[in-house]
Amino acid sequence: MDYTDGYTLYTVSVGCQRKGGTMGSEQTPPGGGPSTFEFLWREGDRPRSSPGPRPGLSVTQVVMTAIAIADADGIDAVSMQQVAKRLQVTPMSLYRYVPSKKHLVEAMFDEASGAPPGLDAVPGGWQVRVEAWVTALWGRYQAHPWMLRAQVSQPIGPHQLAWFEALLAVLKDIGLTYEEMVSLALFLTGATQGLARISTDLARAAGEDDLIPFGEALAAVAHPDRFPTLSALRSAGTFDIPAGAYDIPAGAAGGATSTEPNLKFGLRQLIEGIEAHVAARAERG
Amino acid sequence: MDYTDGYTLYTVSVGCQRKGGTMGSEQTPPGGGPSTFEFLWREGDRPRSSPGPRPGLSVTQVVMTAIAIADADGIDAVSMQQVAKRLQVTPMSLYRYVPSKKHLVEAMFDEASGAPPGLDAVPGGWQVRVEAWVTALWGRYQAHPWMLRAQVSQPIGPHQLAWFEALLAVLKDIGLTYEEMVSLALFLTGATQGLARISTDLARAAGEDDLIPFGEALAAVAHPDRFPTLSALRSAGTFDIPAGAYDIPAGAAGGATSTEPNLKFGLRQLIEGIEAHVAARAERG
DNA sequence: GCCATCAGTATAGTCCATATACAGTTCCCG
DNA sequence: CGGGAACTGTATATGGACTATACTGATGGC
Repeated sequence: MDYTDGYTLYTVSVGCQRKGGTMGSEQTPPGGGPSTFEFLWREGDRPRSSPGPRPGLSVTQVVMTAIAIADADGIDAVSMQQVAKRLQVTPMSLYRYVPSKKHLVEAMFDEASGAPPGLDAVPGGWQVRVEAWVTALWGRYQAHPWMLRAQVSQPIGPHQLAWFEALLAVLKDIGLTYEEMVSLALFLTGATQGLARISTDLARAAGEDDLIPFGEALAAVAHPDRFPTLSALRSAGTFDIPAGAYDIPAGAAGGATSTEPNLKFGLRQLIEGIEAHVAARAERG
Repeated sequence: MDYTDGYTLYTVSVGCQRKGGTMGSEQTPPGGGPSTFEFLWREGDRPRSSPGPRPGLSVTQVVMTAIAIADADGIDAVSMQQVAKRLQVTPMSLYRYVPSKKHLVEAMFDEASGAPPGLDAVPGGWQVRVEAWVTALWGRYQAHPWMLRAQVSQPIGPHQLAWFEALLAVLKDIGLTYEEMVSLALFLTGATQGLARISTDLARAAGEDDLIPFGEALAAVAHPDRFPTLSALRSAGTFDIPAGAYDIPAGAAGGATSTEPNLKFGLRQLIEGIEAHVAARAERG
């Protein structure tokens, strides 16, 4: 169910730009276009054989190009003009495919999320599967760090729901209530994303020149009186960058990225807690 | 150590705008101004009795005004022009106090973080203190939801370090290694922030008109074949909004906000896992 | 062959961040 | 006490962003 369409045009299913300019203005939809949700779930090609010239691009092409720019130069480098330039069209023509930049960014996020890993084949218990899921998500963020800075309003795209589904499926029969399953799934998603964000920030600080590595910053201001614990940890070298632990793999091909140690530790303890929780419940009844 | 200064001017300590226009351009600092770090740790008033008119504003005033705008209308509403308008000055005059909008946003984030809670007074073990810390941080995010969307590059402001210190102090003597302490602290920070982000997104979707509530979105697309678990949960009503669970408290005074159930569940299991971890280690020797 | 439909474009409006130059104010120092 | 250095706030201008609007052609059904 990948969007490998050649001519998927959201305009057909939901309508985008106002038609002729001679029409009254009461035709504008209230929200200024389709909702993000409608756009992300847009479907189907334009019915073959309708009047007018064939479109030269596709939604997917626009989204992919934007992703390529974000991968290379960050989310801030993604502008309608940049995307248009890469596609050799004028900026305005993009609006034939994408209702607004906001919609584009949401589509970028969903598209970059990709398909979740197939976890049925993973040998071992649910614990291993959960870890595999988290690691895979972590990998997506490593491959597309801009995802952690993009402004997305809701996780309701097809790929995002597929990730959610995959995790819930793993958690389904381990002895949790429905509410607990959802809580845990949200927690895991949030924790992975939140920690990924922090980690890439720390990594960027260690690499870019106009930022300052965390340990260095601490050395400058972490006075033992005001920050005793931080001071102690810094003195012990805990914040010295552990040689590549914070590496961001170059390019977008970071498939097999190892889970970052900070994530792994918290995740292990969390899983252990869940194990105890369900074991206790099983015992009680 | 709160920035209640009346005339704190970062220009004194680090220099900001180029001086006269007649000078050569080789004076521009490489990064285009002071680093975020230097700016956040700017200190001290301008030495009393220096030539030139007294400044009419202060850094803190500018930052607070920006925060007020963000609280009211979101981070996107914060522009130099808006801030200037509120302060009844021209946009350019803000640059006497703030090197760039980026710096302003970072300062907003640190300022809005506020001081961490005093945890020494909290009765109970480290578990209770950790929960209190997380709840307090959660409260900050509820009070200033824009913090979850603001682009901050590094957690190195004074307040942010204070929060980090407070958490590490709690974790200091419970039987973890230094590396584990840091991992756990980062994990907790990331998890809280990540889940807060997701939760406010879900809450916003339930409230704003141009967004669609999660349950509704699911109902539209979650076919049992493609999303079996999601479907089942939805049918069971698990995604029906549990009456106010996702409320965002109005205004910025959300001090005593209750921790959101999704967060609490994950946190409890995590803490339990840590307990087991340190207990096992203690037993081994 | 008419014409509704549609793709791509050109233009322009509005907002944004900010570089640059300048006018007016204040205090130090001679 | 007066000149000059330092400093604040402003005016102006540049370049970029998103996108509304109106247009030019191209296409295919009737």
